[in-house]
Amino acid sequence: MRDVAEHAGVSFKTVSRVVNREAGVRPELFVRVEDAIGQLGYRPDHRASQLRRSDSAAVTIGFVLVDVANPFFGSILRGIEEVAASRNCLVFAGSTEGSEERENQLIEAFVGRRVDGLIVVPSGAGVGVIKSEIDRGTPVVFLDIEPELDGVDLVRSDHFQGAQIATEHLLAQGHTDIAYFGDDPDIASAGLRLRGFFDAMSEAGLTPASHRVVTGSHTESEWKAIVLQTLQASKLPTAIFSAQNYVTIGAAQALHELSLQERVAQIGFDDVELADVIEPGLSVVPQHPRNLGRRAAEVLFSRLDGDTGPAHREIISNPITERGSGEIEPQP
Amino acid sequence: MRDVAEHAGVSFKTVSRVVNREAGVRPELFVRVEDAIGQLGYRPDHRASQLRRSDSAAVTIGFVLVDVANPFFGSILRGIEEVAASRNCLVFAGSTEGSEERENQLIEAFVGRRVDGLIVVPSGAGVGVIKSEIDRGTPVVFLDIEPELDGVDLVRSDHFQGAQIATEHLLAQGHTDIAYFGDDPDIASAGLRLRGFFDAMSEAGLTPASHRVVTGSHTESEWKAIVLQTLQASKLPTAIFSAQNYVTIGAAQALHELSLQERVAQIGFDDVELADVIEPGLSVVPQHPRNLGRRAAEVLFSRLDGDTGPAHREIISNPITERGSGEIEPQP
DNA sequence: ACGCCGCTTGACAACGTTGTCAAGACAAGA
DNA sequence: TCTTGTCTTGACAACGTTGTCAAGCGGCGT
Repeated sequence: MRDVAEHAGVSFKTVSRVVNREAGVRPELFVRVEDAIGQLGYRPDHRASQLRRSDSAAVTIGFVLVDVANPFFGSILRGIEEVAASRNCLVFAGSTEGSEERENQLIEAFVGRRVDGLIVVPSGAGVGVIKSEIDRGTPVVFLDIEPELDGVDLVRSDHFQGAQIATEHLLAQGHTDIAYFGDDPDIASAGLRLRGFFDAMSEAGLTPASHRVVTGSHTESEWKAIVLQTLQASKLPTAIFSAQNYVTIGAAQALHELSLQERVAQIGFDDVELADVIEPGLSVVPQHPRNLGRRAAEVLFSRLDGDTGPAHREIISNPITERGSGEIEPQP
Repeated sequence: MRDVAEHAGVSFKTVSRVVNREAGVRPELFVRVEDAIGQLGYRPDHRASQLRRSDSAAVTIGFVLVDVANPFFGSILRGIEEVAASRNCLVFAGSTEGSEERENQLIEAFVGRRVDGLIVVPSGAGVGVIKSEIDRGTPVVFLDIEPELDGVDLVRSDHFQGAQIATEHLLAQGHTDIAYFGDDPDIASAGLRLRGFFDAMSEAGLTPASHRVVTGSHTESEWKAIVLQTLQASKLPTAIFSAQNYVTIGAAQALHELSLQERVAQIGFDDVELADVIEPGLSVVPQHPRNLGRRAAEVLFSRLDGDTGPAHREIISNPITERGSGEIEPQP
C-alpha cells in the first residue's frame, strides 16, 4: 500500500479510501490511485484490515466435520458455502475423522484465525475446546450430532425417529428378525439411531439378539466384509437396517455378493447415489444434507446478526423413500 | 494479550515468549503466564502474528474447486487436507460451480487473506485473476483441468487417454454405434475426453453421427432425462460412454428405467459409489481423486519449500475397472 | 476583509503480535 | 572492587491497515 501511495503521489490513507470506496476523493486522484493499484498488482491485506476494523460483518466461518470425502458432509459443506457466499463470507473446513484431538486442533486453528462463528459436527461430548469457545462468546451451531451441552444451537436429523420409522416399516412387513449395522453408538447420532431401533423393536414386543446388533466405526469396504461375515456366521436375518451411508453401501455390496438382495430386506439411514438403480432399489430414510448445511449456516448468521434469542433446536425428520429393498417380505 | 500480561504482572513481550515457547523465561514466570492464559481464556491472534512475522512456514492454502458436494471433488479436498494437516496448515475451499466470475471472487478472497499457495480447478482459461496472481509469485498448482498457460504446475488424470481406452474397450467388443454423453467440451477436461472418444472412433474408421454426441453441463437428474429422451428419440445405440460421474449416474438411471441395462453397454469416466452392486456392474475408468488431491498438495508444498525447478506436469492414467456393463456385446 | 462552512487530504494512533536491542541483575574472574 | 559475560526482561518499532482528527483550501454570506 505504501508503494501504491508513492506511485500515485498521495498518502496511504487516500489509497485506503479508494480501496474501500469511501466518498470524498477527487475523481482525478481516484483514477490515479486505481491506476497505480492496477500497475503494481496490489491486493489489500484482508487480515490487516480486519485487525484494525472494529465492527464489520462476518467474513469467515469455520466448519468442523468428520470427513469431506463422505458426500453426506460434502453436501452439507456445499449448503453452508451457499449461504456464506451470499454474504461474501469464506469457509474454513477441516475433517476430524472422529478424533477429538483433531477436533480441538481444528477449533483452535480456526479461532486463532478469528473466525466469526463455527459450525461443528462434534466428535466428542462438546466439553473440550469448543466449550470454552462458546463461553468466550463465539457463536457456535452444532450440526448432525448433539453435544452434551445445554442451551446450544443445533440442527440435525431426527436420528431416533428416523430409525424408529425405518424399523417400524420393516416390522410392518412382518419382519421380526432384523439385523442392525451402524456406527459406534458412542457417537451421539449413532446412539440415537440404535435406540430408535431398540425402541421400535420393543414396542413390537421384540428384543434383538446381541449378535443382531453390530456397531463400530469402519470404512465402506470394512463394512462389506463385516456384513458378509455376519450373514454367513449364523441364521440369516430376514431384514437389515443399515444406519449410516457407508454401512448401507457395504451391506448392499455384501447382500449382492451373496445374491441375497431379493431375500433379505434392507433399509438404510441417509440416501446414497444410485440407490434407485440397483435391483431392488434401496429404501432409505433420506437426510437432505445440503439443506442441513443451509439451515445451520442460516442459524449461525442470524446469531452473527445479533439474534440473542433462546437456543435454536431444529430436528428434521423425513419420510422413508421406498424403492423396493425395504418392502421385501420376510422369507422363511 | 495485554490483559494476560497485566494479570500475570509481566510485559506483553514476555507473554509472547511464553506463547511461542521461546527459551529464556524463568520457570516461575512461565507458569504464572500460563495460568493467566488459562484463566482468561486467551487465544493468540494468528493473523496479527502472521502480520509481523517475516519467515514462517506455510499456514494456509486455498483450494478452488467446482462443487464440494460432488464426491470427486470432496475426495480431492480430503487428500489435500491430509497433506496440509500433516504440516499444520489450514485449507480454504470454495465452489465455483463452473463460473469464472465466482472463481475470480474466490481467488481474490483467498489472496486477500494471504494464503501461501493455491490449488485451482480452473473454470476459465486461466487468464483471469489467477494469471496475475501467478505473475505476482503466488505458488499455484492446477488440478484436473489444464489452463491455457505455459509453465504452470499441473496434476490431472489423463482425460484423453482414459476416454480413448474406454472407447477402444467398447470397440473391441464389436460396438460401432456408440453414444457419447459428457460435460460441455469448453471445459478443458471434457474437451479432452470428447477428443479421446473421437480419436478412438476414427482410429477404427468410424465417424460418430452428430446426434450420438450429447454435451452440456447438467445435474444428475437432468442427465437422466436427457439420456432417456435421447434413447427414445432414435435407433438405440449399442453402447454408451458417459464421460463424467454425474453423467454416468444419470445414464445408468435412464438405462434401468427403460430396462435396457443388459442390452446397451455402458462405460463411465470416474468411479461412482455402488457401481459394483448394480446389475450389471458399471465398468469405469477410475480416477482415485483422493490421490489426485494428495499429489497436488505435495507439489504445492514442494514449491512452498523452495523448489524452483521446471513446471511439474503430472498426468495420471488408470486402467479400466471391468464390472460387466462395459463388456456387453452389441445387440442387434 | 472577515468569519464560517464544506470539502478534500494527510498525520498520527491504534489493532495484536513479533523482532531488535538495550538495560538490569547477578555470578565469575581479575 | 571492577570488569566481563550471561541470563532475563521490557521498551519500542514494525507489520498493513483503518479510525480520528485537524489542517488546508476555496466559496459564500456579511
